[in-house]
Order: sequence, then structure tokens, then C-alpha cells
Amino acid sequence: MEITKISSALSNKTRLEVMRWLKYPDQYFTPHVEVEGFEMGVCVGKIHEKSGLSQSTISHYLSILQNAELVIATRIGKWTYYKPNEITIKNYLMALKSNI
Amino acid sequence: MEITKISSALSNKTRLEVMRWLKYPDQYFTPHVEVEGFEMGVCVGKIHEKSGLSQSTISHYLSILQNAELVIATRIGKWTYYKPNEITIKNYLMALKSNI
DNA sequence: ATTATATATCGAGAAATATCGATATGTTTA
DNA sequence: TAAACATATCGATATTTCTCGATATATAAT
Repeated sequence: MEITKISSALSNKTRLEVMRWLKYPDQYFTPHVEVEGFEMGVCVGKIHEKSGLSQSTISHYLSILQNAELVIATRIGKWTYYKPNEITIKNYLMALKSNI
Repeated sequence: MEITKISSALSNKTRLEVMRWLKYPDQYFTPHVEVEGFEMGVCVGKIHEKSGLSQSTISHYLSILQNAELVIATRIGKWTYYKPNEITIKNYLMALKSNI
């Protein structure tokens, strides 16, 4: 868990927004028909639609969030679902609290 | 208080380190002779010495932290002292907690 | 007034990030 | 097997960040 890498991932408005969308998926998305609820998270296409940025940019942003271990990706069929990585998030908030 | 701007300020190892130094100044510095204790914070020169980076870089980094409202600067005589801005820090941690 | 000290600002080059369109890869369907 | 679909990767350009040395500014000491 690298604090600066995580902070860097969160230093972009869209990526921070994506994290909020993934935290409260039912407030921002309709569930994907293929899977029940948001157990696995939200698929790239829905995040892409909401963002207004290109598909490649969103895919790249999700890889940055994943590289910072802020999200967990699960591939099911054609889709990749992303959800928050609660463990990293908790550790990050605790580490920040003792550092700043 | 801009979350992404603050995250960006904290996305650099040296700047994060500086924030920790300022949080626990007596663990990292000897008090400045000119003022009692660390009420006002720590002067640029001492931060500079500890950092290993150039004076101009540290001054610039402190201005980035100040621009993010993470620190408060006080000029006394020839020296500028920097200390954590507890209000911003608290609000930032709360905002992060509800966003990620 | 001049010099010394502490800090801030300027200008510049290198490195990293943002963002796109095009293309590749993996999966499902016809 | 071929076409369609979802996502990832590639290559490119524009913008931002990193970091320095040089210089400017503000204050204090001689």
C-alpha cells in the first residue's frame, strides 16, 4: 500500500468521481442484467457512459485505480466489473490520518 | 477545499514527508532559537536541510501545500514558519471517507 | 548604506500525466 | 468459422509536474 501512489490516483477529478460511483453504485447505475445487483461492482461500459470521456481513457483510469489497489476487477464473460477494494481504502485512510 | 488538489499535493513523497514532519515537529526538529517551541511551526531552512532537495524546490513544495490549504505560513522576522492547517486536514479526511 | 541571511520567484529541461483515436485481444453469438 | 461486442493496449500530442540554478525580495546586522 503506497500512500503517494494512491493519492496520485485520487488526484484526478474523474477518477475520484469513479470511486464515489463505485462506492454507491445503486445511486448512480442501474444494475447490469447479466449479474444480480452490484456484488461484483460495475462494468466498464456503464462507467464509460457516465464519464463523458473516451473508452480508452476510462479503461486506462480503471487500470490506474487497480494498480493503486483501490479497486478489484472481476472478469465475467465479456465484461469486467470493478468494485472498491475496502481493505486498501481503510488502510489508506488510517495511514493518512497518522501522517498528515 | 478541493479534494483533488489536496490529493495531488500529497501525491509526492517529499511533500507527504514534510506534512508528517510538521505534524510531529519535536520528533524531527530541534526548536528554533528565535521562537519558543513549535507554536508557529517549522522554518523553511530546517525543512530544507532535512529534505536533501534544493532550497527553491522546498520553497516551491511549501507553496503547493499552502495553495492546497494544508499548511499555514507565518512570517516572523527573516523566517517563514509552516504548520499544519488542522481544519483543512480534518475536512479533507472526512470528505475522503465519504467519497472512496 | 552595505552586507549578510532567509525565503520566494523565474526560467528551463526532463519526466510524468492526460487524453484521444486506432487497433488488438478475449468472449459470445450467428 | 465469422461477425459482433466489451475491454485493453498502443502510439501520439498536449499539458502538467519535478527539480535545478540563478536571481529577486524582504529583513536584520554591521
